[in-house]
Amino acid sequence: MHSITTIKDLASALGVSPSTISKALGNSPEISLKTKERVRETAKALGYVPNHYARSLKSKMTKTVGVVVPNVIDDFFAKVLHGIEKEASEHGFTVQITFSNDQKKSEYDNLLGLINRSVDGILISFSKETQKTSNYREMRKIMTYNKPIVMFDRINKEIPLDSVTIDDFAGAFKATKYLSDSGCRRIAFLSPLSNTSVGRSRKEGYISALRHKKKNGMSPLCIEIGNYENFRTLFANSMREHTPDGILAADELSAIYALNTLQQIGYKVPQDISVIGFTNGPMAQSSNPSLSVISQHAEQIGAKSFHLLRTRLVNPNGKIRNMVIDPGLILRNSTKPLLLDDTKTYPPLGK
Amino acid sequence: MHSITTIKDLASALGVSPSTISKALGNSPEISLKTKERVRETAKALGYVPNHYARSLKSKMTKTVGVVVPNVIDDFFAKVLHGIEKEASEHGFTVQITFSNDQKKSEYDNLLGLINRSVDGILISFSKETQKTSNYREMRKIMTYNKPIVMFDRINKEIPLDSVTIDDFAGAFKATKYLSDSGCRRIAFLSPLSNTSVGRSRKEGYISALRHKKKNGMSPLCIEIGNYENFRTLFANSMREHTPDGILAADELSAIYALNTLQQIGYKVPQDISVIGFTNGPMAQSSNPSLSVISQHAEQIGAKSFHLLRTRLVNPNGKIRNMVIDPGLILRNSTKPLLLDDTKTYPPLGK
DNA sequence: CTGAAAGCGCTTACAG
DNA sequence: CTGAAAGCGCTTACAG
Repeated sequence: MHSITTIKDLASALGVSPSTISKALGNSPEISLKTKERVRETAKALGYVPNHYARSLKSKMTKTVGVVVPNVIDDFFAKVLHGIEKEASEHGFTVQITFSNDQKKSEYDNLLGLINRSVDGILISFSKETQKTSNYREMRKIMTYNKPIVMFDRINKEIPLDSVTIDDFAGAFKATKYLSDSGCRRIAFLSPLSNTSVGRSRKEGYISALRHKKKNGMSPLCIEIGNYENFRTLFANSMREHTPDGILAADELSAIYALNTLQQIGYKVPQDISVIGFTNGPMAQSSNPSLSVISQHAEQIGAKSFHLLRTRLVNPNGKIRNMVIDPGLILRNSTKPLLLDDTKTYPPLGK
Repeated sequence: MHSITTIKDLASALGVSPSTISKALGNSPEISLKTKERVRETAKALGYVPNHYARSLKSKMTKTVGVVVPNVIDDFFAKVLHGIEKEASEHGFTVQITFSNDQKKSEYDNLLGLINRSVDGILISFSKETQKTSNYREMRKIMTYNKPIVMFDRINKEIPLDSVTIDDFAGAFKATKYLSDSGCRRIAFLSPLSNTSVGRSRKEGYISALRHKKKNGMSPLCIEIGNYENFRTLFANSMREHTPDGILAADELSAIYALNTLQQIGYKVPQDISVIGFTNGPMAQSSNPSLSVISQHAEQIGAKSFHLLRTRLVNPNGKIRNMVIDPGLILRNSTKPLLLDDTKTYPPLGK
């Protein structure tokens, strides 16, 4: 059982000094072509792989970024991670992914762990607990280490860091407006996210869109879901009481639950009631009828976040940037077509 | 902009030697309680975080494991990753996740990258390309570095390494048998995975279950999906030609596609035809009707894989272990109940 | 109880 | 063109 080959091993194998090996491998102009070749050959023969972290001890760059994310099960976060990893690996970076499971303590533990693993920078989307309690003391402590940090999606606007979000307000506004323009008269907002930054923005967008449509004086109808235990009963009652003909659901799961429950209690979708959800995930595509959604461009969020981090790495004192990505409306079969007299244009029918 | 505090900084701040700091922080019995306290205080005050990799340069252990996985978008892999990360973080390990995107080259690149980042061990599920070409030369090269490696799910039985899989054969057998026992007379097998180890085992389980039911002499009917471009036409034709009354689909997506297509061309599920899929993911739960599936216990696969790796770490020369996890059958609404005269028992109805 | 020295694997001025 | 030396942040025998 041989162990890992080091520069020293190569040096003694070739009878030259370690410095020569290092320089040869680094293709330094100081070294003769002949020795370079000899070094490269035996390096290959002995399966030499540089010890990345020994190298970074000197260079102070680990070419590693850390990610703290609530989970990987949600399709949205999975796609963001994919976007991050893709962009990172294209630039020779490796990604250390950690999950907070929406708990503040493990979020902080993960952050500290990443610091002591000397990541070059960190990407974070806050846990529900952190957002609910609105306590960012630990986060500010982490910031004193002066590592570049980029927030994405679940962010806090008061923290002076780069960030990438989608315009949740605009997304909800767009969806609500579409529902209205396609003939819905009473549009309800269904949300299980009332305590997150994201949930609040979506609600505001919804309300604002209703205000905009003053002609019919639609008043907001917000249904908040604490948990899914008794979703069906509560939701069905709410439907019967308020008789909405359009629903904007603030996430993928609640949209699917709404869709299925509505049909089980006798509604036809979209004839009796239209439904739009957030997140263009697998459930939305495979539901019956397929679900119209606001797409969050998750991979793009990941890619842009990494990009911002890299920019910050090369220019630590640049101006803080808060990127906002425009959400898309993907129309499928849970909504009706636009009324004819409307002159606005919308994106073409999604897959 | 202060930079990261080191042991040296603490030493000069307190007027003692670096060795003393290191020992105090490590709670060595050599150091007096008083200095230990002083050290801890100023460490906290200066926000000292140990440089993990500098430490591991000596100890040869990075407490990091690398993971190479085809992707993170599939619910199955997302759940496996969750299982790995959970188990790992409970034991103080950090996880470096890389994606092969089902390409052999990036699989190998990732593997090398992990080696040069000195991970203590590696978890891998092979890319489709590797499994299709059945070329494991690169993998064998990686094995010469003598890092503990555990394969999971998409494995190669000929490679002498620890592994964790579910019993795909048994899963397909169980599902096929259930279809038959619930009255299906012509059961088809639908697969987009024909070239993976996993796809092959499932097909064999299906065929074996049919053989078992010799009384009616059912003959296998395998529908292979190259891609989803023209799925609908091909599948519909196949249905009309062979008129099956039961379908076992080898993965989540094909099951959902089948379910939706069947209903669009006029079949009633499960009255006219039953469908069982593989993977207990979000689509299966949210489909209409909800989909009966073989569950792969993905998180458990992740957890067990990490566990095997850790075992191997403490005992490098232990016997190779190939763990096989028993799949579960989760019955929902895309299948009929068992015929009454059957005496076998099955798990209770899943959510 | 404390400190000086050597070393983990690597890089990089500096000498020759 | 090659090598000896110092140093990245840390640990750990070894002296005192």
